[in-house]
Amino acid sequence: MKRQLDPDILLLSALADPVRLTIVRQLADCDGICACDFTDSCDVSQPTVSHHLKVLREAGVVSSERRGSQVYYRLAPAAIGRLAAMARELVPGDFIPAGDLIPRSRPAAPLSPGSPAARA
Amino acid sequence: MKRQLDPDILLLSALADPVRLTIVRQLADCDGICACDFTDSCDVSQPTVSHHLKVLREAGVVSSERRGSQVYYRLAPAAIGRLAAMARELVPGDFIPAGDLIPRSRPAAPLSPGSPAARA
DNA sequence: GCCATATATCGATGGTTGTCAATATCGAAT
DNA sequence: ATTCGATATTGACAACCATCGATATATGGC
Repeated sequence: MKRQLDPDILLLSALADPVRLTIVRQLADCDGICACDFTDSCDVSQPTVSHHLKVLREAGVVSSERRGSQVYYRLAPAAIGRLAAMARELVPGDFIPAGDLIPRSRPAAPLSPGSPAARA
Repeated sequence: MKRQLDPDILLLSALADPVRLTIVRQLADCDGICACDFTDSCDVSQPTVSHHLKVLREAGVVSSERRGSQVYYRLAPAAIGRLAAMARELVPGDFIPAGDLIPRSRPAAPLSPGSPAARA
């Protein structure tokens, strides 16, 4: 495999590991977890956890913040958003331009049927 | 890395490759593409394409169907649905990240893994 | 049957990755 | 400053993976 410079591939690769997906899922539940907690929950050594956190950081999946002697990690919302966007773009025959997107919380006017029915 | 028996890891791993993601994205545009077309579009040899198609098939990302002497591939909706569900599960409940947008016509899709919206 | 086309499998190989032990660095408190 | 707990880095090693050439299998037409 050549160098992974495609951000999407980088994102998917970062998530495609049991330890890293476990970490990311823990971060989704409560935000702000210190690295030492992962050493407990994951069944690998401390250097391995540190390595995986680095992979996630460089893929833009998590962000880190020092607080005293320990480092707290949290999910990067943009990365999850990008993952959701990728899934959306892969829905057959139902590509949705960015202009037709609204934030999840907003009630949204119930008109404007954007996409034609996906055919099989 | 140990054996990949987790279906989610299998799915993410299948997508985390430049050639395979290219294939999948082509399948999202038009459904039913014969394998020979990928040999042209992807910049790898025919055995390599066949290998990648096998990986995608075993991960449940695509389904294949023989038509005469050639084999047609199409996206498996359930796999894309699962990807979308994973993205949804990773969104922290508290706030709405800037990138996390949903289409106007699809208000907070429930966990249904298949189903492209077939509205009347 | 024979040949051509399309796809899959096999075997080998170079590169990548996950893992750990050992060590280094950083921050806080004594 | 020294010591301690937490995190990161290094170096090494085994397992995995993407890739190819060669070959096998399948399908259709002759």
